[in-house]
Amino acid sequence: MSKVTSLDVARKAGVSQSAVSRTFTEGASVSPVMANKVLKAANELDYRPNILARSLITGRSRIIALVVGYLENQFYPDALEKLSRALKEKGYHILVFFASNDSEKEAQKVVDELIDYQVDGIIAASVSLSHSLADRCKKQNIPIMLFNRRQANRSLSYVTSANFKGGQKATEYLIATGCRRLAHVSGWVETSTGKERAEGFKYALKKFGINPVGIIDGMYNQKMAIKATKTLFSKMPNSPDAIFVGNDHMAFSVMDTVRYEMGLKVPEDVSIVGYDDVPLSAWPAYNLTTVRQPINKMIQATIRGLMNLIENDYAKPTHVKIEGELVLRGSTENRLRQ
Amino acid sequence: MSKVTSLDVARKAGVSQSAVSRTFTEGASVSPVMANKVLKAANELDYRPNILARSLITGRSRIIALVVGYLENQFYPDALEKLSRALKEKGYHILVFFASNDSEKEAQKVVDELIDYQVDGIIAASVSLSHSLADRCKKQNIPIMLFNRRQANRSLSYVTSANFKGGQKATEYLIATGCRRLAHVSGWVETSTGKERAEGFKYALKKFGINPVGIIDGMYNQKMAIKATKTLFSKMPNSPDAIFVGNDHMAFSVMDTVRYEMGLKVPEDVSIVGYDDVPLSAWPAYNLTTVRQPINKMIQATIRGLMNLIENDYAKPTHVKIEGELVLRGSTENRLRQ
DNA sequence: CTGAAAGCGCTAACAA
DNA sequence: TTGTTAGCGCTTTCAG
Repeated sequence: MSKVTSLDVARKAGVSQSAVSRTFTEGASVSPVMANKVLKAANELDYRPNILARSLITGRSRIIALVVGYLENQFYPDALEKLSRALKEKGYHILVFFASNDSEKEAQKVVDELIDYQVDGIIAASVSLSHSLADRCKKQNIPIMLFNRRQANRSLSYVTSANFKGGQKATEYLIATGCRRLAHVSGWVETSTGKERAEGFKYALKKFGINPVGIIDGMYNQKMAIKATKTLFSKMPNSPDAIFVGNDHMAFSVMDTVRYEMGLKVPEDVSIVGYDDVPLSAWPAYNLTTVRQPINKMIQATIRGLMNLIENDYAKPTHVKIEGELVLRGSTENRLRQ
Repeated sequence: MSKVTSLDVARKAGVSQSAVSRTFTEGASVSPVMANKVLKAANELDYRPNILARSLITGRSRIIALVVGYLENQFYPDALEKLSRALKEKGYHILVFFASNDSEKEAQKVVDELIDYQVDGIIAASVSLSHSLADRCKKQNIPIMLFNRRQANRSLSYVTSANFKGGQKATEYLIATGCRRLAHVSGWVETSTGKERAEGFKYALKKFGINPVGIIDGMYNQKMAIKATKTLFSKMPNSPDAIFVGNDHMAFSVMDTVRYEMGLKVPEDVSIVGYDDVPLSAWPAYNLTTVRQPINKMIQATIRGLMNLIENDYAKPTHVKIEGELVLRGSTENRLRQ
């Protein structure tokens, strides 16, 4: 009662096994009569071609690896769901791999596993790949798309939002609403996103001749963001009246800390701006002003780039940077202060 | 430069291809000398056995399908991450499938895809399977574990929390803190979880001779939960002083609505209890009292049950129900009222 | 313990 | 358009 093979169908339909294969192969030539006979037998037996066997010969598994660090930040499940739905339309499915960024040895293992499954492509969501790992994938002919991260290695394709500009926009808006004691709880500055957003922040301040009250690396980690916030408010008279945070996930913690630990009001005492615009940011409890990552466009570009890389052996790497708008909500003043 | 095969390794090591296979096959007999020769050549060529080719002969793809409705409710990304990490230890990886519960035809397609990939097992997270779909999987010899859902069909294995008891506990606690006008925004009552939690609520009320102020199905959907909340507070003098909500995801929306639409205080005016204990519930902005789903134990049981089903052709279905504690937080009074 | 050979389910030449 | 045949990369008898 287990596997039904093309041969079973062929026998039942009284045709050759390759005829069965053809009716299930896109763009193969079969007469309508033949196709009907085969389809009928196939339906009766509930036959479906074995993708894995097919992959052996076509060299395509129709599996895309999604490598991701963790799913706690709502941005990633959201991306995962959207990527998966988009890839399904193209006949691919996502095999999930978790990679902690800390150990090169662990990273090696993840690449081992990727290769084991003969994935057709890799989407690395906010994880970096060392040069040697990228090389291994290239040798195995597995294309890589970096999603929401970029690296010095220009041969790697990536899709990001305009992080520098986003950081700048957020900061200039805070200045425009009258804030003068600005602080930044940055994303991990070892990553492109964290670094560029922080640079945008600094650039805007410099432009207006303002010195930052503090810049602390939150490393995209809530605990560290909480600690950073406490530090910012510990050197009193110079405590911030506005904080730009490296992503929404940390911004929630920053806001909670400002409100429930410091006993301050948002935005009356402190304005807060995040980055990403995850669904949670729009919920009334946080109502967070934030720089939107245009996730749908980013997904589109990622898929397009990846498909290109898969289908075209000599495709050039794609480098896409998409600008996102500043979404104004209740965590900042909506008008100038003075 | 693409695929390195066992034959390449064999030639390089000056041994037979089957020797290579053996050194990479758990429990095959190879001499240490042979193994070393092979491993050396394999390392130099960066060879890894092709799981897909192996699957053809072993009948095992080392792929587990996770079928899930959506990832917006934090409970699911959390479960996905934990399942994935646990399965990795056993040498399996997760291929993700999204299934909207609405159309039987869509569901058929998902099962088609599952079969295409020759998955070794299915974890259906909070999605139901019609009898015919379950049958198709059984015919293909693909075991199924229902995660956080159960069905009338006793031949299906499942792992759930003690939903009836959880609903009862939550409700009795609300009564103990002095609430008398209790309402329930239920989970979708067409699902086992939604129905059983609602029944626990009703049972507790009856036990204390209290009539519910209202019971409205929120269908595990935030928009509907918001609407339900508004309805509950529209028939004034009889508005609730406590709401038990079918899961945390909806409870956040209920709380937001109570606070920001109704202008009421939680817990002073209205107590709220959720279900799940997702990470977000512990964040200060919500600080939600909730019935914990013991997710780690549920995951453990799911994996154990699934592995059993996979490895043992005639394994009996597992039915596991795990009790979870009520986690007291700030959305309810911590002491009796009077 | 090792190598030769068969075959998993499929696609892709190649003839007919 | 169809059937025949030869593998894809691997595991697993079967001899030795």
